[in-house]
Amino acid sequence: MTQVRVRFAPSPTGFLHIGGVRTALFNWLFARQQKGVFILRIEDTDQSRSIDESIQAIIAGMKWVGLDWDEGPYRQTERIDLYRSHALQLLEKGRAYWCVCKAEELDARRKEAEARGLSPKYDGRCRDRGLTNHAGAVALRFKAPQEGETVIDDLIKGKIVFDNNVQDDLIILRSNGYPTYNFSVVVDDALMNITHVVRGDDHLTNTPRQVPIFQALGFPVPQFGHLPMILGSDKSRLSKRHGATSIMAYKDMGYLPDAMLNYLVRLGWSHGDQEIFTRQELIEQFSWKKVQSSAAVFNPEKLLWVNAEYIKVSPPSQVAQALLPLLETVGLRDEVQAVSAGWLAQLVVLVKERAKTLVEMVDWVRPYFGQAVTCDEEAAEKFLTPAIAPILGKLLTRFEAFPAFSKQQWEEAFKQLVDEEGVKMGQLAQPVRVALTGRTASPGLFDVMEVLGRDRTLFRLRQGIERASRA
RNA sequence: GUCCCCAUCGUCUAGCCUGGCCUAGGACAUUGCCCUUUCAAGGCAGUAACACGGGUUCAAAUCCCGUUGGGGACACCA
Repeated sequence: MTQVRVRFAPSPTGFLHIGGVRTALFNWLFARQQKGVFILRIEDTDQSRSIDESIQAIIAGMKWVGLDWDEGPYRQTERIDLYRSHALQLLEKGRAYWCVCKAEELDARRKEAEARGLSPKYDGRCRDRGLTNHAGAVALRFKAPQEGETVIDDLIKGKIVFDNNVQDDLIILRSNGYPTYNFSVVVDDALMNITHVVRGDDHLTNTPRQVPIFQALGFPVPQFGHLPMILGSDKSRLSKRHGATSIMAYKDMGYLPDAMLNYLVRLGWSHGDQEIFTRQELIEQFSWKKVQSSAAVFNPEKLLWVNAEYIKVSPPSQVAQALLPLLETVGLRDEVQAVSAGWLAQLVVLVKERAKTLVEMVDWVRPYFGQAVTCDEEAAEKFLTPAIAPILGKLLTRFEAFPAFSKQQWEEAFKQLVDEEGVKMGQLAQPVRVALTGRTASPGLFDVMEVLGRDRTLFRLRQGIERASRA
């Protein structure tokens, strides 16, 4: 058995998008499962579009989601000689020819053909000219087979047959000496011994163009697998108008990388009714047979749910770690440094059921930093009233009598007071909640007190009473 | 225009390959109820789908053909 070698080959145009991550993920999963090699290759042969920042963005994105590669990143611009020598090889074999047609002419002819309702295929006028010398800027074309058919057995879609007579003699070397995509991929995939080419559905029709090149060059043809596309809510190709498509945008919105991956893998792959998977489970269970062959609509709501699940079940210390930088950006740097990692994890446990993203969590967690609390005005007006002040005072006295905080004791004392005063639970609980957290919604009161600690609880209660008496 | 891919609840999907267990299962969303000191979380229940038309067969969501619909590709972009 030869070792599995797969690659993820994005072109550096902008950032790493969601579709790219999913393609990378499937490749990565397969590589890890098969104890194979996962390669990162940057397809940057188009000089006018490639920028270094994009490459950095791709790497940063891959690192964030934790898809590690074993080889690369290779850059095609560093391998230009390889493409040229192989292109010339094809010329020598009579499988390629120089084409002197100008780009503008080609463009005009294509437009004309389209207007007449014909195929915009290259008419092959230089095919048999036998130009041996390329004086000036000319391009090299591949002599694509025009008879028979090219059959691929796709890992996901099964057997697909293409008629060769619809294939174009595509340009493999541009007049500027740079290779075109369809040629450089073949050379790279062959030279890098890629065993399985797994990419987006949009490359499906590139396959019958590439297969004959593998053959002409004398390379074995790898297996192909074409992943269905991700669509937006209107079923058109996912793009910016459907919302964020950059993977890093999701980091900023407070998503956990594992949640992203879990959502993305389920978008087009399934294992019975299971929704949540550990990475290990994914690696073990992954199978091409279970990959969907139809396109999937990206659903942000389900992603949100998956993220919430991960926030709930991930180790609190790990969630706290991811939360840290976000806390600092909202101006809690000093406060965060003043507390222990253990307490932070405790805080995460306190609010994890109500935060669907880390960004939401930041908001939930805010009231627990600092000695005093900033009160929501509306909440204070409604609940910190003169009428409740005396009862709050009694509660304070009873709490103060305890030398230390005990959830059970304090709760008992609280309930007893409610009984004695003949008020409803909520009548006392809400004012206390506002006093302690400044808000009308919070986790359970005694859980809040536990995180706050005895001193701060009493301090905030006193402040609340003061405010209530003043009102 | 040509070529290719695809088709189960609003969405992601199970089932399809190896027809009968499917009065089509799960999840998200949604609705109602329960729990409850608030907000969540959780529990229970409900609404909701085999695109259409022909075959094949005792039997079709499952196999075949067609139609329709959706998507993708047809660059000296990747």
